[in-house]
Amino acid sequence: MSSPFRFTLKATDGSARLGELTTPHGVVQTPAFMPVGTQGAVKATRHRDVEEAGAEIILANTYHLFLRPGDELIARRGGLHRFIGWNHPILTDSGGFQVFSLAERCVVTDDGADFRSHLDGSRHLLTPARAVDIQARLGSDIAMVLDECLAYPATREDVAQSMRRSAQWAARCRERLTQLRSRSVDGVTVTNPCQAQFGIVQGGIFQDLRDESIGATVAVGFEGYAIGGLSVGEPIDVMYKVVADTAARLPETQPRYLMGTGMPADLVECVARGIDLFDCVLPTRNARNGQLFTSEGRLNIKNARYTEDDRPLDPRCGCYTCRTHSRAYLRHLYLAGEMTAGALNTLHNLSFYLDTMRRIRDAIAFRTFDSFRQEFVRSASRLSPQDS
RNA sequence: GGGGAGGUGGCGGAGCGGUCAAUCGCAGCAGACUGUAAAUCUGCCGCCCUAGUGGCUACGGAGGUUCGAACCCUCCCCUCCCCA
Repeated sequence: MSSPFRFTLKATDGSARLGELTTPHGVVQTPAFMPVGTQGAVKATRHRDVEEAGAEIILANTYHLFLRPGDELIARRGGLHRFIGWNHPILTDSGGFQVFSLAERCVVTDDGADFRSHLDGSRHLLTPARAVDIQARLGSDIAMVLDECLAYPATREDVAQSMRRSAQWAARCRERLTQLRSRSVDGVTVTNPCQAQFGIVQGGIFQDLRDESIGATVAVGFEGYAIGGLSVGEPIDVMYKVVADTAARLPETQPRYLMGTGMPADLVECVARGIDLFDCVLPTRNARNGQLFTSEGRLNIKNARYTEDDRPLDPRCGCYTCRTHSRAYLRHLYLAGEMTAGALNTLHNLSFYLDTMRRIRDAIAFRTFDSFRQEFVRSASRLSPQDS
């Protein structure tokens, strides 16, 4: 079967790459940012707004959808795309991050992650094969292998052991997907026969361990490679260094996905180091918590200084929120606890992130990425936009 | 007119002799958030300052009892409820 999954490099500018990711549910221009829709919804928004903001792909989560409403229920409804009504590409995370974020309810062994559900306390063993099966039922366009994400700081020994376990899990995940593709497994509905699978490089901040992880993961052979285990508390310059050195050693012809990053300036900096795909909860979570990203820096709509500010969040933004509403009104909505505040703020932050990605792609295409990067990092890193 | 309840920091509302500048909630002020158990969490929140086991003024008002009162007593002022 010829896979409709394909990655095409269209141009480069330094280490920055302009590409195109073709999936069963559409094409994604890269570098791309994937809004996080853990439970099959980008929180506080409708898909319409996510599309309008410019998203071409979203992320959903294996662990959450497995627990509720259940991957088999979703498979019976024709898969995740049909169930949630999003007809564009979807990447599903494997639940690996929950090994990290729900660590106190999870015991990791070489077999997999033994979770106690955060919903009802029930126990579930998430094995590499199980993570693959669940994602096969969901039918996402890109499935991630199960991995273990450690907190920072971690000892070299712990990171090495964890990385090797993740590498073994990656091999098992690939093996399972191969079985599913050859239809040699009963009882698993493969909703999307052309689902791609990405491996995940671990190794913390130890480059030799990263190198070992790259070797093992690339040897298995995936449609794309992710860098995991970063943006977990390490210093930003360390993160940049690991990204640069790791991305440089990954196969040039395949997409590179930096998991869980980051602030707007981080996106630009990591594109500069060879990353093609990003996801992060910051634009959506911070929007719900009143922090907005603008071309002039971060803005906290709760601050009293915006009480009578008639300007839009960002005068250079063309999103519905900025076209229609003032900071004064958005502050009022937020303080009044209106749900609309979360929706409008999320639309803006996603628009800002996705517009940033668009500008990044343009800059690479015009080979002006480096000057774009310098200018962007200077303005976006401010804590608050200048007054009047 | 008769009977009853009560007046505490912006609001609501604890406290009923010392450890009370006073629990808590709301409101207010600021901060955090990075493959989402998060429309969440944290700090501050009488006044002053060199921001502290610091100073000052405080629990309707005025007196009093006591080593010590938001808490007990007396009087006054003011609310609310029930019956006429």
